[in-house]
Amino acid sequence: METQFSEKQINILEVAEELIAKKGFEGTSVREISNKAKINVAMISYYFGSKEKMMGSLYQYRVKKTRENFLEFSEIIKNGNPEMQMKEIVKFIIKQLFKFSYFHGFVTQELRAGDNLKIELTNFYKITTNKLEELVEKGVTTGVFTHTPKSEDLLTLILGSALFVIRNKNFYQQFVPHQSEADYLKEAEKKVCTSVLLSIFATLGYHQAS
Amino acid sequence: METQFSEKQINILEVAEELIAKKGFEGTSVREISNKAKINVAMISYYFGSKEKMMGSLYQYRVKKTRENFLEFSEIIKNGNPEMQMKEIVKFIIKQLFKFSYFHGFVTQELRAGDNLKIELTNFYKITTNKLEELVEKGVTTGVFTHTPKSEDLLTLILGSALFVIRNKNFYQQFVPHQSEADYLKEAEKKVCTSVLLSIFATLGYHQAS
Amino acid sequence: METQFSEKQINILEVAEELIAKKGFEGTSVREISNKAKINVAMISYYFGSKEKMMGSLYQYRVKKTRENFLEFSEIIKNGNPEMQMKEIVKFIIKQLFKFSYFHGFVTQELRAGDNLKIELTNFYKITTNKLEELVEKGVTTGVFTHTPKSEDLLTLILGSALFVIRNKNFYQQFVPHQSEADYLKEAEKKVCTSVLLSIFATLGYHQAS
Amino acid sequence: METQFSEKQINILEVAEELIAKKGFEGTSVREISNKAKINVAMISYYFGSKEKMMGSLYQYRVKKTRENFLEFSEIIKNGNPEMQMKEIVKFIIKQLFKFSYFHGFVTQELRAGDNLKIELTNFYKITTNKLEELVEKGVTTGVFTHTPKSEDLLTLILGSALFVIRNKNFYQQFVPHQSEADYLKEAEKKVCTSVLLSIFATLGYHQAS
DNA sequence: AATGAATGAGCGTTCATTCAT
DNA sequence: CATGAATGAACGCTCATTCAT
Repeated sequence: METQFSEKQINILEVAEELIAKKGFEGTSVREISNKAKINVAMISYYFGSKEKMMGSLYQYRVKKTRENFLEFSEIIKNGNPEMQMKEIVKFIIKQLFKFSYFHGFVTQELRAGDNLKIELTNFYKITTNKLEELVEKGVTTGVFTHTPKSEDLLTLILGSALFVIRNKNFYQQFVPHQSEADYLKEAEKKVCTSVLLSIFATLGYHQAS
Repeated sequence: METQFSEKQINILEVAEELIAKKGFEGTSVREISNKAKINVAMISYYFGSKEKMMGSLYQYRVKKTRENFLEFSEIIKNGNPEMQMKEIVKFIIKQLFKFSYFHGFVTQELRAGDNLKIELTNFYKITTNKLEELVEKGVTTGVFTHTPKSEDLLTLILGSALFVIRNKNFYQQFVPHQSEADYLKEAEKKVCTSVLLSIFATLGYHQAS
Repeated sequence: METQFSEKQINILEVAEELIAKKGFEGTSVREISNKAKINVAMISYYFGSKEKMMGSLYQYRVKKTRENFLEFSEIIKNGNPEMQMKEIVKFIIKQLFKFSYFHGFVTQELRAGDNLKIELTNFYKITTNKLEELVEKGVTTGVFTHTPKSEDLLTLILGSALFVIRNKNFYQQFVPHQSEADYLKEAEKKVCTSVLLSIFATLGYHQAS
Repeated sequence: METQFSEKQINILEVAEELIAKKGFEGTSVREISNKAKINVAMISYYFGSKEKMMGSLYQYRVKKTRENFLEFSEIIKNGNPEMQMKEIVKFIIKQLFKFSYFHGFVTQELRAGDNLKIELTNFYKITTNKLEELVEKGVTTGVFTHTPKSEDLLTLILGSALFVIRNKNFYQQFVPHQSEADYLKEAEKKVCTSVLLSIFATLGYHQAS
């Protein structure tokens, strides 16, 4: 069983996540976090040991949530045919990325601290690639897919495209009609999702089952 | 005529680029940079005005180089058929990203200060998407491509995938046999390049001209 | 209700006052102050916000005290005849200047930052000139004074002479027999006080009431 | 014979004098001075040895000028009667103070460097007090003065009052109708001169010769 | 269990000065 | 003789953390 966080800790983590995503780990001071979370500045060291360890906890917290969500979602759709499952999984992953774009926008960059954290993330990737691999195989077996790209490359395509859009708003927003920030994210997600699905299914050599 | 940098300045910029890529802008102190570049700490303010302005210079220096390289390369291959040009351009872009992975790995992340810098990068993207669009159209005209995906989505796929691999070494290296760090980068580039080309051409509905 | 300073703050202010009087505001570093006050250098920012704001606090602290003392003293002597009151007030003002010579020796010099501080000092001067004016009028009415010099010129004479002596020790000490630094200040105060009283009463055209 | 300064050195000194008077010695950087004087920053060390020594030179330069002026002026008026000479000398001293208020406004404050400079200033004071003493004696002899105040106290009154007005513009300007900065100085000089003369002559027990 | 006070270290920057030319 | 480049030291300040309560 892993560490459980108290409500107060989770509150701190979520405030920290938002600030760190905006301003980077080093660019965010514990005073800022404690002000926004309306707690004493000493609390962060008190609860997590240090700022770096708080970062580790944040990491752990978010990855764990994401993994749980992924497994749960996989379970729900497990009875569908492989092409439907593939589509839903791609949509799900991209949705999660946009939902926690705060987190995913910075996370790969700031990994200096614990190697165990890197492992944890890698494990999560493992689960995902395994699932993708399974679906590709099934699809080939049932004849809807004709190619067998490597699952790590599929995942790279999905995560890479979505993260690029999240991080490069300045570039991508000129192609996305939108009225507000929130609006943009919704529309950008839709657009990148469509585009990624197109590429993934083309890469898989998808053709409708006869 | 744009600003030219002296050799000493370029030395500082390249040291800074590497450190900032590893540890972020805020995470890298001017003392670290000056130590590694074997210069006095005061030189950074002396040469660039401030740490922030040094960042701007680094930005300008690298983006300018990249744009020039791209335009030059486009010129060289302009007489080939569209499918060859497309292939070469994708390879070229990914090669550049890996070559200056230090820079491209952090650049989109750390942009808070100068908005004109964002514009500069966006302009670079514009040049690239225009080229891609042109090639797609030509390919459709000559009959080698059957689909017309949006150029910004193609670029997103290329840049996103390559950057993801660069930034997520921990994930991707388990799929890339390699002996050293340098070796890894070479092999990873090869692998992601192959994979991206596959997806791009699939997405374009490429089939050999009869 | 105005800001109250803690004992520790007052300790810092008094150390700062002495150093700044000797070496000027810019010439005194926060490290010097913190060393002499045996506190951590960060405390100055911690307690006062910044070095400049500390200067403002010092200002406020000393001017306030001086004004309160003056008003209190005025109250005590208010029942005396005007010539006695005039004499006592001159003596009191000079005594205060010598007592807080550290402060009064530099204060007018170093005022660049807060204009509200200038106003505060000016207000203090106002209180004093009003009192002097009142006494001159009373003295003329009772017939002990025959001239009515402007109160601002009287104050200028008093403050100017005393401050000049405080600041130009090198000049004035050759006319004041003394054995030690402290001794000098005592004797110098006595001498300048006598001299100023002489000039003030001569200027007022004082002659004993018949 | 004392050190003579070249034209370039004098130019630097005069620029420095103005800046230092405004912002203090420590508050004025050699870069500021060199910018305003349109010379290279290294010139100050080059010409004077150091910033502190430049201060010493400035001091020497101004005091010497002032002393020469005083002696010259004394010579001119030496044939007048003592009361006229006294009046003219007071007016002359105050005029000089206002003319070089830049210098005289800061000079007593910033004396840390050479003790020989202090001596030089003290010597200047000596010349002045001697002259004042001589005039008092003459006046008593001719019967126009009835009191014999100490010359150092007379000088203190004159210099103290004038310097106080120069330094405490915020206080004194409310009593001086004026339209501009320059205008103020002119009017303030006039006012303080009148007032000081009044006090000096009262203190001397002046009454017109019969 | 929680906090306000206090700390030492390090930050980016600017300083007066020196040095090679 | 004069200067632009470069330097080490010090600047005021903010940092994450600790400690006494």
